[in-house]
Amino acid sequence: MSSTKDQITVLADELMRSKGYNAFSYSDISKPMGIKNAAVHYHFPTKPDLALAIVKYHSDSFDRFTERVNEKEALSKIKFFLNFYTSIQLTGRICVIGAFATDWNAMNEEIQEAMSTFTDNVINWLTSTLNEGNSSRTIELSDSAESEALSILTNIFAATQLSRITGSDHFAAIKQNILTRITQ
Amino acid sequence: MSSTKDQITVLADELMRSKGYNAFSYSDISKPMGIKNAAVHYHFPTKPDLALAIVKYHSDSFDRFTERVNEKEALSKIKFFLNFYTSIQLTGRICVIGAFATDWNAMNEEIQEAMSTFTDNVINWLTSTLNEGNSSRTIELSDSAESEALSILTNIFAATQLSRITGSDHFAAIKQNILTRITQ
DNA sequence: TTGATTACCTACTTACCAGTCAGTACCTTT
DNA sequence: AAAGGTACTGACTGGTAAGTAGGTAATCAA
Repeated sequence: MSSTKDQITVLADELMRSKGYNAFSYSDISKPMGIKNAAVHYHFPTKPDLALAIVKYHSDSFDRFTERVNEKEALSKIKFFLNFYTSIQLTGRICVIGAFATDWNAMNEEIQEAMSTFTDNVINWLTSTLNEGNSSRTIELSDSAESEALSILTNIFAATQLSRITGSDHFAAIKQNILTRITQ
Repeated sequence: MSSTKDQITVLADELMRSKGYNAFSYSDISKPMGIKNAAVHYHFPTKPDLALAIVKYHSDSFDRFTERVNEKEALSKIKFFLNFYTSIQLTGRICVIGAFATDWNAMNEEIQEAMSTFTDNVINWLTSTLNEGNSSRTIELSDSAESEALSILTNIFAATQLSRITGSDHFAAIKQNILTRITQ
């Protein structure tokens, strides 16, 4: 029993990550929900307001994710993180980071700042998780934890994009390559 | 002294990779060129025709690139490949692969096939170049050449996207991480 | 009970977008 | 000199996009 506003946010996020920001309209939201365009504008006056809500939605989701896996072992945390991307790939979507990066120059400063903060949070979590695993000897690092974090993040979010073009086998190969690299 | 058609293609490619396919219009091409919208439609009747021309433009560029570095040593080839992405990053653009992946569901089958072929060509070139370097002992592989190729490709094209959000330092770190990984 | 607030709908405006078509100036070929 | 192709322009259309003004029914708080 989620509110209309929440439903709009979820649907907008789905559209954003399957068609792209400039490829969906208020009608793509109002029609399947059985409401009018004006109702969407009531909750999100402008499209940038909608985009900002999508970023906040992902920020909150990520916070809940890190909370949920907090007590787990570092390598297990990384595996959960990668599995999250597997579900993105299976549903034919791409990662928010890639979606916003493509449309970056169409976004206002407020959205860009929110996305920067969110992305920094993801990188910081990955970095500290890798350090954690390195200390407990379940993860092997051959470069700085931050460099490895950046490498893993770009691998997995680009894998969701690449697999759209060349097929899901490549997603699986990239995911496996990451795990091989950090466990040797 | 390049033809109007070529100029349109180059400009469309720039727009596609800085704003995204659905964020630019025929006016964004005709206005700065000092011609009319109808002139652009004369050369490229529909927008998908333009998108196809962009893919072909990159296919041809890549063929010329592989030709140009053909006689070089494998590791040197990889470095030239990575430096190409540095120039993409410096001009604030993103890689075609990422740009088309985001707008994938807005593309028709013909464009998708052309992009698939192009991307496969890039992956195959990377794979055989890595194998070549491994044979001549200038490149170290810790996984199959194809897996490493996929990893490098996703790293570098996503780096152009990520650096839009978090800054160019991350691009440099990812690029360095790739080189460290394959030379140890 | 009244007055404000919430969550919409109806109906509209403005603006732009892709795409078309008739016409034209200028070559080139026959 | 006539005919045909190339590379456009001018003027337009139909459609859709984001966004808004004004109204209404239901709920809630004083």
